[in-house]
Formats: sequence, structure tokens, C-alpha cells
Amino acid sequence: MVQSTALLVRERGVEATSFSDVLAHSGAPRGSIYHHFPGGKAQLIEEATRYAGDFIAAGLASSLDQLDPVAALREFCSSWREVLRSSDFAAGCPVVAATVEGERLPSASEAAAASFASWEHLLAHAIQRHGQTAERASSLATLVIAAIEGAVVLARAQRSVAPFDRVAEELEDLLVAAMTDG
Amino acid sequence: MVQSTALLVRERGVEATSFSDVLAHSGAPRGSIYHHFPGGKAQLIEEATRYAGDFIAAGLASSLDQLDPVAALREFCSSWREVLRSSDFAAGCPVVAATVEGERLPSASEAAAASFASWEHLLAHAIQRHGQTAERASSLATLVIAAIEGAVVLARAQRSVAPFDRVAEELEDLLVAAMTDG
DNA sequence: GTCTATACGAAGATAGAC
DNA sequence: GTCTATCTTCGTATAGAC
Repeated sequence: MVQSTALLVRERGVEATSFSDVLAHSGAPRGSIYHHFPGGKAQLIEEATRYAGDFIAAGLASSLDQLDPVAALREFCSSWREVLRSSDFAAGCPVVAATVEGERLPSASEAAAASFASWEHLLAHAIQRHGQTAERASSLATLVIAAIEGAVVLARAQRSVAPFDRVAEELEDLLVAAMTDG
Repeated sequence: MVQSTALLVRERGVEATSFSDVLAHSGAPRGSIYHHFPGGKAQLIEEATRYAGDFIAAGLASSLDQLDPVAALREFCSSWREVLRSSDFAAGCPVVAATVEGERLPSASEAAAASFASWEHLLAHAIQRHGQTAERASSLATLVIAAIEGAVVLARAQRSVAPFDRVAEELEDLLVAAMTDG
């Protein structure tokens, strides 16, 4: 159910994702909602945001564990490209959706903030381990996360991977340059 | 009314912005809606997205007309920082909101795509005029727009300008380097 | 031609049956 | 303790009054 919610939110957004949609997608019975989620929709969205954020963090951590930051970035971009392509540009990032519509759901916003922060930290630490200062690593990590999330939005709007690919290549070049200097 | 819609959408998102909210904010009478917007909410959102996109494009064009790309970027970032600060991180970009929730409103998505494209082109042409190749200028422009939009999302989630400032500084450094090389 | 009042549908939430 | 059926609220859209 949490997973279904995350999948639906990344396509439709938070407000446009109803319980009926989630039930139809997950196959769960109607009565289960308030048993498992006494906090109602706010709780469901919060858990879905946390789930999605943790899922993405796990993938990123795994890449950074096995590869250098540049190769991990390439893999990260590749998985986002696949999300865009396989959904015909209907799907984006559920954590972004939770932020953009999160004014009414503070708990979801907090989960989104925690997710973004964890991705930034994972990347920043990896860049730092490969020879950058903590400060520069933090700036680069934030830039990479922000640019990729923004690029996903641009790609969805324009229904093309072209903007995403341009951003991915610029980021890769920038990271290569940053890791080989100093 | 269109302006009120854009202001509300950038805070609450598309679906959470009702006609009642727009009427209360703009002072317009209820009966005017379907007279001025026969296409209903879809048309209102589309026009609000176009309005916001054109407004931002006008500011960007004006900056690029008077200043070099780096200084224009600084001004662009400054105005986004003001949006974040003055709303206490409640407000973001209505064009992003229209994209993220735009699955159900294709006309709004198209308006969003056109807005993003126009910002990219304005920036790309300016960078090209200052000595970069068309291809590189296009990549840099897309990166700048994507990164700033992403940074606005991160800043809202974390309720802090810190991520936005890190992104702004990285972008500025990158643009400076790109304009002085080759 | 402009607005008030209403209808229709869907959303989230709950109370009672098994 | 788990689910089906219902209740209330609200949002969009419209039909009719001025």
C-alpha cells in the first residue's frame, strides 16, 4: 500500500492520489486503511515519502559503495532516465511532489527534507573521501541532487530526455574536474 | 484572478487550490469564473502557468539585457531567494507545480514546457553571445534552470536557504569558468 | 451580459456488522 | 480484530434570476 502510494504520487501528485486509487492499485481492502494508518492520508503520504526516499538512498549508497562518485552519478542518472522513459514522462520524484504540495502535510514535508538531506550526505561523504574538502563536497552534492531533481521536472514538462541528458553530462564533467583538481 | 491563482499554486500546488480560494484571494465574484474561463479550472491553471512563466521570463530577459550572464544569474538567484524568504519557505515555483501535478491537465503541462524552454533559450543565447558554442551554452543554460528549480525545492523542504546558496555559488563559479575558458 | 443559488460527484473519515 | 456500507464535507460545474 505504501509502495502503491509512492508510485501513484510520483505520477499524479499528492492531492490527486485518492484512497480509491491506492486501493485499486494495491488490491488492499477499504477497511484496512484506518487500521494500518490511523493518521489517515497524512500518515500514508508521510510513510510513502519516507519509503521512496529510503529506497532511493539505498540505491545511491550501494552505487557509492562499489563505484567512484563519477560512476555512481552515472548510475544514478541512468535510473532516473529509466523512470522517465518507462513511464513515457508521466512519472517523476515522489519526494519532490511531497515538497511542492506539502504545505498542508507538514509530516510529509519533514520526511522529504530528511530524504534530500540523506542523499546529499551520502554523496558529500563520498566526494570528500575522494579528496575534496568537506565544504566543497557538500556544495557539489547539493548541486548534483538539485540539478537532477530539476532536470527530471524539465524532462517531464518537455516530454524529452534531452534536457536531462544535458544536465547529466554537465554534472559529470563538473564532478570529474572537481575530483582531479587541487 | 490569474495572478491570484499563480500565487496560490506556488504555495499549495494545483489540486489544493480551489476556486473558492482564488475568489477569496482575488475578490472576484463567483459567477465570473465560467464567463472568463469557459474551460473551467484547466483553463485557469493553464493561464496562470503561462502568466507566471512569462513574468519570470520577462525578469530574466531584462537582467540579461543589462548585465552579463554571471551578474544576471546573481540577480535571478536573488529574486528566488526573496520568494523563499518572504514566504517563510511556503512558496516555490508555480511552473514546477504545474509540471508535477500536470498529468491531469495537459494544457498546463504544455504551458510549463514552453516556459522552461523560453528561460533556457534566453540564457543560452546570452551565454553564446559571450563566447560559448551553441551546444555548450545550451547545456549550461539547462543546467542552471534545472539546478535553481531543484534548489528551490530543496530549500522549501529543509526550510533553509543554505542548500539554495550552495547551488547558487556552484553555478556562478561554473559559469565564470565557462565564460573565461576557450 | 453578469451574478446567486443549486446540483452533482468524489473525497476523506467513521460507525456498525462479521 | 477486521472489513463493508454509510455519512459528511467540499469542489467543480451549471442552470436560472437580475
